[in-house]
Amino acid sequence: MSLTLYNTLTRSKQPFEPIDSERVTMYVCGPTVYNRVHIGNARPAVVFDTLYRVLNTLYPKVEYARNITDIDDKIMKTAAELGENISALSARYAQAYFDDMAALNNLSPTIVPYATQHIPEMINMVARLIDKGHAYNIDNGIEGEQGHVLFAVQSMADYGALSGRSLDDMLAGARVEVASYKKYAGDFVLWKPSADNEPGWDSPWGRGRPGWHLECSAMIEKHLGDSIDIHGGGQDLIFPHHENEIAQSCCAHDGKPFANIWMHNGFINIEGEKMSKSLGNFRMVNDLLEQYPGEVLRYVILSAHYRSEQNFGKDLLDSAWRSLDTLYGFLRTQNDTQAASVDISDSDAYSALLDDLNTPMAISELHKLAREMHCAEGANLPLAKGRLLAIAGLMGLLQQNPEEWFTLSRGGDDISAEQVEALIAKRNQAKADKDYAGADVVREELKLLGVVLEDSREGTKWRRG
RNA sequence: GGCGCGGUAGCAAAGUGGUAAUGCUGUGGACUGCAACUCCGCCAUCGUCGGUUCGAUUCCGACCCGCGCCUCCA
Repeated sequence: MSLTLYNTLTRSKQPFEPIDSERVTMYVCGPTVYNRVHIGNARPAVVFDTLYRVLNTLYPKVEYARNITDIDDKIMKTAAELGENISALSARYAQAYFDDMAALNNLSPTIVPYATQHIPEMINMVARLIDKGHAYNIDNGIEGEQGHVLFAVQSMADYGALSGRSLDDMLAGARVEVASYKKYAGDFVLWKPSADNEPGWDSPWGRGRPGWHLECSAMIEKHLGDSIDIHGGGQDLIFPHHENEIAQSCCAHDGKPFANIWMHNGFINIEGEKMSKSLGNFRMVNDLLEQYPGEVLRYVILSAHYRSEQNFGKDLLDSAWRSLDTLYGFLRTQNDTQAASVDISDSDAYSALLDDLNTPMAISELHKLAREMHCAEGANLPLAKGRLLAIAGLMGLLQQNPEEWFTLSRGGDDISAEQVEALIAKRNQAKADKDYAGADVVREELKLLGVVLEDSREGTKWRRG
């Protein structure tokens, strides 16, 4: 029973062997907090949260860090537009991010480092990189150039290993104008000067702020160590962000390996198109949460393999909701059954998760387990329920009370539970009187209010649907 | 131009060298006063063309189609 993960670095699946099995380390790139996050930001959070849960079944201690980038030009721009204090703005959106992620049943990472709280560590790393000849600062007194510190990519032999590019290739397709002060076109910024009206910190190279890639390297070094087990993020971060992180960290540590396994989740598209400003098709998590339970979003994300592209759309969300209704429906009939604690290590679902986080397979097994529970009798019932909930729990699914699940608001103006119960009582009286027409009128009335009735031997259950 | 990914039922999505999980939808039936839920059944030959093989959706090659990245977008 061992974990296998796909490593972007080697472009193959490989057995996971932690550097220190007493302390497994994982770092995932978090959001830049200048806006509410969209569903694409939620994917890595859900995927790596699931991996975190799985790792916790295998190792006694897992250190999972997910950063908050709270200093960035986009934040500065937004703050200026809104006339809001930068730190207030970033704090507001960081909290919004936490709220959104919690709504998707993501556990809190063990460490949530903020970029602005690690400026000394970043400056220290830049200084070391300069000392070791991997970086240089621009000290020519020219306005707009003075105060930059750049990483010299040519100083690193295997720069480009993660993204599989040679330096020549990178420059051949470059779409961006090269700043003239760079010694080499591919060099990237470690530290940049701040104008008086911009946020900045004093440094040996003048008042300025860190480049984007630097914060992750510095925070990983501080909280997780020079070498970590797993580094994750979206596929788009492979180049340049992760490539540059590797450059910074490896060179600061004299060539020590940085992350053993690099994992990258695929993109989420909307109705077949990439989310983009020009298309105006961003789907913000908090907007979706007004129409769908967070668990539906999570189920959708987990219903595709994390490395593949996923196409978000209304059909998918509705379908996921129906699927969860079925699963919760089974659990609802066993609400009085006490789930037994069980060993899931030999289950197909667990094996699927260990196989590079094959969540679609695991969800498939989840449905089989639900059906097994549905068919189980006697002493097998608590065991079957235990298995179902344990596997589901590894994916952050099916953890709420089924009764509450079915009475969750599904958007629109909801009739209160008391009113529903009153109408059900009225209908049951009509049924008792053999006034089926009258009973159907009530049921139809409820249906129009978004409430579906289910008669059973134990009485009438209802759900919003 | 460089690097990389993908094309499986109406939709979504796994998977395997020996004729394809699972969910949603649709559909036939059972159950039900009627429904709903649930249960039983049905609905694909895996982009195209070749090759390797006893046998390929799964390996190799070509082609067609779609997509991503190439300096700050998860």
